Amino acid sequence: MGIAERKGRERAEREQRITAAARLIAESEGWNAVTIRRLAEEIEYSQPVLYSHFENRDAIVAAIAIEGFGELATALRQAAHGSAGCQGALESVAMAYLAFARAHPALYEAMFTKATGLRFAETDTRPELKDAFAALAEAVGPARADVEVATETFWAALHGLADLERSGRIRQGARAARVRLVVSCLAEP
Amino acid sequence: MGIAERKGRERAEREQRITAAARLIAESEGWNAVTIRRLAEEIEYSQPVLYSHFENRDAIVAAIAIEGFGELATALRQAAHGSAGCQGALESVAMAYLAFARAHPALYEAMFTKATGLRFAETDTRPELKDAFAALAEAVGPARADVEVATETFWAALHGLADLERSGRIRQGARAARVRLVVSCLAEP
DNA sequence: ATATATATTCTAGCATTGCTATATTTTCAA
DNA sequence: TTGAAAATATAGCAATGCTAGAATATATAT
Repeated sequence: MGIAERKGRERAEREQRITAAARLIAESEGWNAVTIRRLAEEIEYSQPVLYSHFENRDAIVAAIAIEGFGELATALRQAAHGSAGCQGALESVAMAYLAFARAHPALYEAMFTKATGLRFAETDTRPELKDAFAALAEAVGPARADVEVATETFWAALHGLADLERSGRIRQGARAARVRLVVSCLAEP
Repeated sequence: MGIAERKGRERAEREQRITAAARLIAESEGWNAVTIRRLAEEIEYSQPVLYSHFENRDAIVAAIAIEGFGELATALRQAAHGSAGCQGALESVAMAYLAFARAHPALYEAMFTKATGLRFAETDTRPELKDAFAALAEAVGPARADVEVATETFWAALHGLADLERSGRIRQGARAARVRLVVSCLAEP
C-alpha cells in the first residue's frame, strides 16, 4: 500500500511550500516579515503544523540557507565552465559570486548572517556547504599550490565584497576593479 | 546658571550608561539578551526613559556601532605606527583588524551586521566611519596608486576573514597564512 | 515662601512575536 | 461500522518593542 509513500510525498511538498513561502517573503519584505503566523496563513495550515516540520523558526532559515549553498555551488560551477583559461575562470567565478549575492540578498543573508550555526569544518557539515567550497576550490586550484589557504582567502574576499556592497559601505561602481585586483592576486603564484 | 549644563551632563552620563550596559550584555550574552526592559533595570530607570535618549532599540545598536568604528580606527592606527616598513605595517594592521573583531564579537556584529543602516558614502556619514576607512587607507596608501580601490578591497578581505572566522567557516589555524596572502597581494604593485 | 507652569519620570497597557498544551477532527485498520 | 491513532486546530502563555496618559519633581515668577 502506497499510503505511507503518499503521506511522505505530501509532507515533503508541504515542507517545500513552507521554505518557498519564507524565501519569497524574505526577498520581498525582509526576514522580519517572515513570521510563523504569516507562513501558516500562506500554506493554509495552522501554526503548530510548522513545528512538525521544523524545530523552530531558525531551523526554517537554516534549511533555506542550505538550499542557497547548493544553488551557489551550481552557479559558480556554471560560471567556471562558461569561461576558458585560468584567470578568466577565476574572474567569472568571482563575478558570479557577487551577482548571486546581489540577486538574492535575503537568501545570502540567511546563508551568512542568519544561519550562523551551520559550521563548515565539522563532521555534521551538510554536503551542500562542502560543495560550495569545492566549487570555489576548483576555480582557485589549478593555479596555486596552497589550495586551501588560497580558497579560504578567495572566499573571504568575495564574501567581504558582497557584504560591504550590500550595506553600501563600498562604492557600487568600482566592483569590476576590485574583482580584478583580487583575481590578479590569486592568479599569479 | 549652570542648571542646564548640569542637566545636560547628567543626561549624557545616563546615555553613556545605557550604551555601556548594552555593550556589556551583548558581549556576554548576545544581542538577543539586550532588551529595553533589561537595560531599564540596569540603569535603574523606567523603560520610557530610554526612548528619550534613543528613538528605538536599533538606534542604541547604531550608537554602539559608531563607538566601535572609532575604537577600530585607533586600534588600526596604533598597529600601523607600532610597526615600521610598508609591508610590515600592512600585516600589523591586518592582524590588528582581525584581533579587534575577535576580541569584541558583539561590537563587531553591531558594526557590520546589526547597524546596516549606517552608510559610508553619503553626506550624513558619521566621522567615525570615515576615520576607520582612512586608517586603513593610510596603511594601504603608500604602496599603491589606486588607493581607494585597494583600500576597499583590503577592507573587504579583512571583513570577510573576520566574518568567516567568527562563524567557523574557515580554519582558525591558518589565519596567519591567509593574512600573508592578502598582504603580499596588496604590497606589490 | 508659594503658586503655577514646565519638564521629567512612571504606571499600565497594547499589539506582535515564538512557541505549546490541549481539544478536536480526520484517517486508517479490524 | 467502530475504535485507535495520526493529524490538525483552537486557544493561550510569556516575552518583546513601544506608547498614551497619569503622576511627580523641578524651576520660575510673584
